[in-house]
Amino acid sequence: MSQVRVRFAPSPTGFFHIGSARTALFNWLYARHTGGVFVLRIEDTDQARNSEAFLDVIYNSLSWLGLNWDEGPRVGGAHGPYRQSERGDIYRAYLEKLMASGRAYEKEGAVFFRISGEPQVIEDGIRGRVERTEEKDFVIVRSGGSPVFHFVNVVDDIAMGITHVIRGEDHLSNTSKHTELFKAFGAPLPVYAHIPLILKQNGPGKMSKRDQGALIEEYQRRGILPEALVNFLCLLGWNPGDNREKMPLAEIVRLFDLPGVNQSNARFDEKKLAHMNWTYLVELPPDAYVEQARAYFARLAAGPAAEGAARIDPLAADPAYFREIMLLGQPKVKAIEELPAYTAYFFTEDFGIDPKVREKVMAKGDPVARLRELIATLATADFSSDATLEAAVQALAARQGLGLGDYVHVGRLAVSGTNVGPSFFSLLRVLGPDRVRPRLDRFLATAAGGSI
RNA sequence: GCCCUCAUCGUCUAACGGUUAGGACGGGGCCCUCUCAAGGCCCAAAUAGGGGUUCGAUUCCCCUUGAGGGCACCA
Repeated sequence: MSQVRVRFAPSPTGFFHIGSARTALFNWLYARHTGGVFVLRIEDTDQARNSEAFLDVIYNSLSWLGLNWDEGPRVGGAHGPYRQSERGDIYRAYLEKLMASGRAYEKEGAVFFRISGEPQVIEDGIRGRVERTEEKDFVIVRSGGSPVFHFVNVVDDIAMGITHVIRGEDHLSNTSKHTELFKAFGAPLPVYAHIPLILKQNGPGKMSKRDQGALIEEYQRRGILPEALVNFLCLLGWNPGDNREKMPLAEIVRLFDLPGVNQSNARFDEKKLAHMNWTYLVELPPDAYVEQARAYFARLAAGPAAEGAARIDPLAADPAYFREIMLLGQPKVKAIEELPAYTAYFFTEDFGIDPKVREKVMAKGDPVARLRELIATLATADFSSDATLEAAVQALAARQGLGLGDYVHVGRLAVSGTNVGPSFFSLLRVLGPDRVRPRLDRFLATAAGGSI
């Protein structure tokens, strides 16, 4: 049997849609699974919307997702050029064949394809037998001379030797036009496989580019890991058959096949993606995690300054300090984009005290007294490790016959202004005595109403 | 309006005609705990409806309903 050749054929619109990403992914998976060839072809016959910048969106998104192409722009191949805007000669030659055989005719300046009107039957790799009859002739070349999608799509699939057409279900009804053309050229039909669509999270209809979560560059910007997004996308319409979800891509490549693809549309679930992303995030090696964080803060700094949230620049801090803080966040935070809020008080003395937390903490026992004792203890404590700090505070609590929480709660509030964060002792150690002591003193001054 | 496709918990899904209909996300509860996460244990939650076929339908067939897509000199 000859080698599988699949293609992903986006048109450069300036956006890379999550549905396109999954179509590209399924094509890529099938190519890798079968040892076939993954072709990238740019469908830019609509000259109105076309620019190098738009092409870069496609290349960058595919590269970010790790979907490398074997033939196409930038890598070349034996079936080029791979941009339809550069394939005019090929289309003209194919058009002549149709004119010569009487299957194409000119009318009012446009060229129409003469359909056979026969029922068009395909054996869809996912849906099985699908039959549809095309009812009227359709335009294949506009009166302006530019060829139309259905025509160039089929011509290129023939010329590029595409064996399997894996595309969205929104093309299922177009397929009768395409098979009419294949037959008119005397070319064998490819295997079609129409994958289900991704529906928008809320409301009716398929996901469109204006919907929440539709754009790949948005995930990139938010610090979602591409491995996680790819894993998630694989599970939208496909599964390994056992109950596994988080899987190495190599394993998915090994198991992926067309008959295993679902037939029903899937609703996009941002929460499940967030969870998948988190499972990848916590497993990241420290260096990689810190790099993700660094890149995120860099994008944040480059972007428009958020109202109020500005002023803090963690990247200006000592890199070793930055690193320690981010690693404190890694097991705690669900997403990279939560890091700025989670770590803000490490990088500024101008952090606010959460009034609700303050009210809660100050209402129980005698927090001012506890704070004074904590200050006294930390004045001489060894800040070199979490363990030494914890031992010191444990000893204090034991001496007073109190629980650790009596000191930790008020202490945490004083040094961070909140009740959310890493272990109190990690907090103390990383902040260090030079930040911790003044913060405790400052908080005591306000908490004691100035009467120290 | 015409044509095509689809239909299991709220969501993603598993169950070669025979299962107490399974898992995951989300939700709820309990435990653990220096906060928040995490973790452990537990709970609620589905075969759209109606007809067939069959000893037996989530599974096969038909109808209804619902959902989605296509009917361009867009791709």
